[in-house]
Amino acid sequence: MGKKEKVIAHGNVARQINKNLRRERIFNIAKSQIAKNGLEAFTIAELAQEAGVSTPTIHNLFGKKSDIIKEFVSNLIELMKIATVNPPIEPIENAKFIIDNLVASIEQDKDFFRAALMAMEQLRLLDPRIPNGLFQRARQVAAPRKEWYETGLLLGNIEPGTIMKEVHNTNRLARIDWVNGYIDLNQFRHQVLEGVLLAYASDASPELYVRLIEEINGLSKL
Amino acid sequence: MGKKEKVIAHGNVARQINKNLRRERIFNIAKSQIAKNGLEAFTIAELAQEAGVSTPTIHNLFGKKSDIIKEFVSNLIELMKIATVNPPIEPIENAKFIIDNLVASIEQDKDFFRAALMAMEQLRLLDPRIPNGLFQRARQVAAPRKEWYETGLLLGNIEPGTIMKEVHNTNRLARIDWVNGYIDLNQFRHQVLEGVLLAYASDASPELYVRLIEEINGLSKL
DNA sequence: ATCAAATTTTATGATCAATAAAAAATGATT
DNA sequence: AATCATTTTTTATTGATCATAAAATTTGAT
Repeated sequence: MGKKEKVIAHGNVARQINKNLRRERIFNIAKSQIAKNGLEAFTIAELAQEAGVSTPTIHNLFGKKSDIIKEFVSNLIELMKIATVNPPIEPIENAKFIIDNLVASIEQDKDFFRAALMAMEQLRLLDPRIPNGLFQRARQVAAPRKEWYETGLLLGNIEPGTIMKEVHNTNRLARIDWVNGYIDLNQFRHQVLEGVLLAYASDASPELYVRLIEEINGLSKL
Repeated sequence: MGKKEKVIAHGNVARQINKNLRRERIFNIAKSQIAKNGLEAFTIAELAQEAGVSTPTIHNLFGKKSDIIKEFVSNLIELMKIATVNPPIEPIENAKFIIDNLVASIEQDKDFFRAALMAMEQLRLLDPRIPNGLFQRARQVAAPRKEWYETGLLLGNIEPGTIMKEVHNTNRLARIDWVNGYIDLNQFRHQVLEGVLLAYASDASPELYVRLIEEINGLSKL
């Protein structure tokens, strides 16, 4: 009795390798189609056509349409786990470091990031109301460092949580603008940096304030 | 010769009145369906069913599905033309006045605003790249007043255009969050006000700065 | 009560996601 | 190199949605 043992197929090893190659090739096509025309316009039929296969092949390789979309999200989350960087300590350098790192990551595969971020929004994974969700965690990362208060760079007139929210909001909006194709990555960097520095300026010591003003006005001239 | 004159139908006056009544009734159903479940889930069939008519009736009254969506936008634009208010002159009161006015407008018909704003986003009417588009005009409205510089309330350390962009961005993000159902109207008000006051704080005179801090920290306690 | 015009509905086509069943391709084994 | 069990792809089909043409019904001024 007991369950029937699943017999491993004869040529299964090479088969799986080839399957993954086919799968990856089609996934890249999906990526570029979504990045180009958005999730609305993305259809299984068009993906199949550009890939030179029939629509059931797509279903076989990826499952439902929503499974393809979910796959972008899980790939992105996997990637974000790795990208925990330990940046400089000073506010302006810190801001530049983080945004430059992010932009550099995105630059490596813009289509993927755009498709994945679109997918995240569609699946409502960035809902602030999810208790320990991605939104909440991303917001925490935006908090100003304790050292900035200890060294007097930030005054503490404004609650750190308020600065944190503002920095996070700046990032969110720029992300939305970029995903929608309204701005390019240069403008993305510009928009985030400007917003973050302005937020810091609202609670900066006179010494830091002067440097922030210089940076902010420097951005406007580009 | 010449074109055949179009003969006015016999019972056309009453007919048109009734047609508009039916149309309005169905439009209100569409409004609540879109506001509740989003544009994605909105289908002609469901609208027809809840309205108690067949799908071609919807097409007859409204045209294509995209025409219904466009109608929300044109209604909203019509409404916005009227809502040109002349608010107080002082920055904090000014910010409160504008946001309170806006919230009061939205409150009168939340479903309509949500549906209309969803439609605007879907039709990409808020694209910043459209030269004299809605985005550009809305941004201009967010500019700090000349009087604030003349009376020394704002220092002018930061370019007015930078403050303007920041204020506009704060409004944009809060709008997106509300339309997506992530925040309610109270939180919307809070988020906009906090962002605007923070932006002003980054360029405020010492006198204004103190008052801004008080306001901002007062918001955090709610 | 009549009837021309407007409106709604029945019927139909076109597109897309999804699945079942049939056909083809694959690659380890002999 | 030929075999063949397994996997993969395809053909065929279903169900949902938007959309329109043509037929049937309703409307309201006379």
